[in-house]
Amino acid sequence: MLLMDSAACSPVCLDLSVGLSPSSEMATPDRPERTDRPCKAAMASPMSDEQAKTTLEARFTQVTEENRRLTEMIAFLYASQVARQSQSQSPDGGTGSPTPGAAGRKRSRESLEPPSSSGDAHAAKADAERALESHGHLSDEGTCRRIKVSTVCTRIDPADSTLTVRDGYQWRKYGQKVTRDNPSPRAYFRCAFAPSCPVKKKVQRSAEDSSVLVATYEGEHNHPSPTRAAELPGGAPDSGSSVPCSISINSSGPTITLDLTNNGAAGVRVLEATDAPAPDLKKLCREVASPDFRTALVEQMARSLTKDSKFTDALAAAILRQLPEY
DNA sequence: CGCTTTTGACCGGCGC
DNA sequence: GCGCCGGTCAAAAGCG
Repeated sequence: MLLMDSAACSPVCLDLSVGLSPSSEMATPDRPERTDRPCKAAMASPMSDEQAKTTLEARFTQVTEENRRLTEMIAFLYASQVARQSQSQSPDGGTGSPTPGAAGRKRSRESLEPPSSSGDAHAAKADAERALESHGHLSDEGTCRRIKVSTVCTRIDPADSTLTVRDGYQWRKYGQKVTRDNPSPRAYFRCAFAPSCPVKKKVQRSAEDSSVLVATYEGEHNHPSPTRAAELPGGAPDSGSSVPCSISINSSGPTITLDLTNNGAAGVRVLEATDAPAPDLKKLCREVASPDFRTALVEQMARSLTKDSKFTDALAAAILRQLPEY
């Protein structure tokens, strides 16, 4: 896949998880003291800080989902940029037609694996994927080329027997199985929006709590969310219904301002990238994926979030809800 | 009538 | 080698 093989550490691996992930960056010992960091956002006016607090609390449950969508959107932007740059090269850009059934039953698994996978690598991959099941997502650069696996837990009406998770994508169900460790059936879905999209989703009720739906996503979409596609590059302005929440980073270089106000949409827009007159997306993506950006982003959000006791209570409750899954 | 969902069969990996 | 199990296929059924 073009996306995965391109350049140094594709932004596909960007992890902007806020607050939930016990990210290693958060515990990095050599990290400068938060209050000393020259982060633009930290110097925002008291007014915007207050706004950010209330907004962040209300929107916290959306952030994890937004994180995933953001990653996908950046991947899409990056892929588009790369595609434009290499337009004169092979127009194929993929592994050919993965039409179901065209290549027999062996097709699916191979098509999702990195092209370089070998026998030994396969075993290692299996181990890594098992580990990922418990971690929820890939966490470092060394796994850039592996299948991204993420788990999303959704609370639903226990009486609702449909295994559907509204995530903005179109899914085609291709199977259902009763698994050994869970009395409720597991449904298998493929992304139905783009025929070439390799993403699969497994949905199953939690064995411990039937009101919790566990959706496991494998792979990454090679297209934007169909419900947000129109809002992508140069698209219509956002709904404007939310309070502005911008995060800036000035990491010894260009200043990038991201708009996180898209109200649950794929939601981050680059408002400005000073010192970068032309919107060089590749450079921008690299900047966004940089450790400095991630650190500053986490710090900025953590600073705002942790000031609010109501938020920390809600966070603790949210974490507790996740625990039975692990 | 075409698309989607259901469901039993099949396949391959893995442990014993 | 055998059986178990998760994942996938594909024909049939359902639905708009």
